[in-house]
Amino acid sequence: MDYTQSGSDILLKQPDFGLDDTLDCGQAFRWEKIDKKTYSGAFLNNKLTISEEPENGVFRLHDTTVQNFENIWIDYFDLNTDYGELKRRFSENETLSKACSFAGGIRILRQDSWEALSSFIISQNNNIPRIKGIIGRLCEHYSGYPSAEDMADETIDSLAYLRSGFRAKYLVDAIEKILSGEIDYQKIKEMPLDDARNELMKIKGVGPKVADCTLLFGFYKTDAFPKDVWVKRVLAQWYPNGLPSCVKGVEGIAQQYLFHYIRNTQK
DNA sequence: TTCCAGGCGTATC
DNA sequence: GATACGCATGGA
Repeated sequence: MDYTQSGSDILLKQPDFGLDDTLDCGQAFRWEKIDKKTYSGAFLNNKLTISEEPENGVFRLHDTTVQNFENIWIDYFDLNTDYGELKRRFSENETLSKACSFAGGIRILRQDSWEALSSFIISQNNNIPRIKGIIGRLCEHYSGYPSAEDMADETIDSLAYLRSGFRAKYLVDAIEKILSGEIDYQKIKEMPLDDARNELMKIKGVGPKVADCTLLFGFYKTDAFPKDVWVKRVLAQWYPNGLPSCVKGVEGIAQQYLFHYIRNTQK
């Protein structure tokens, strides 16, 4: 990773990165493609517009400072992790090797815990365009992604405008358990995977899959391996006897390459 | 019209 | 522990 300031922008050189692969692969739901090579989105209340400039071999982070880049975006885009090294590790397995070649620009976004939890509650038995719609209405209503505290007074009825269906009651339960302290992010951060998953599953509407997505994308537990309908197809088709040893400890990162691969090659 | 979507709660055995 | 079924909503 290598970056420089250019006027009011930051220019980033990062070979193992692609905006379509990372920002539109179903791990985060509020990055918006505003033209062919540019996305707009946010981490918490920090907005960002980022463009790919392949002719210069750089990414342009618009209107940001070295300080913001170092304090926020290096971590969010996981720029201190060597994805080239991970892909070399994965390439010893045939299917993973194809998946990494198919979308070599995937990176895991280190998202906010609440945004990941609430987004993946909304995601259950749902499709990605509709998930984006619900989250878009939520953010429009609050002028940004609301915290659990912001949503303290929400009820099933007050959330009706989201048209999130049966998931509204799950959001209300999650808000309650977080505000009461029954669910404690700090404790979850320190727990091993199985304990952390059980802790999150105390929330109604959070089962193994939503919990693992929350732990992978919202707590950066890279050993969490969410099994949705697509990944179950991957396992049945290519890994009937389990995952290869080359993914040990980073199962979740491998999962993201596999998810994107099967979803975009087998409709 | 029916089927499906980054699943889960509940009932039943 | 496994399996069957309903669930809000909207696009294909």
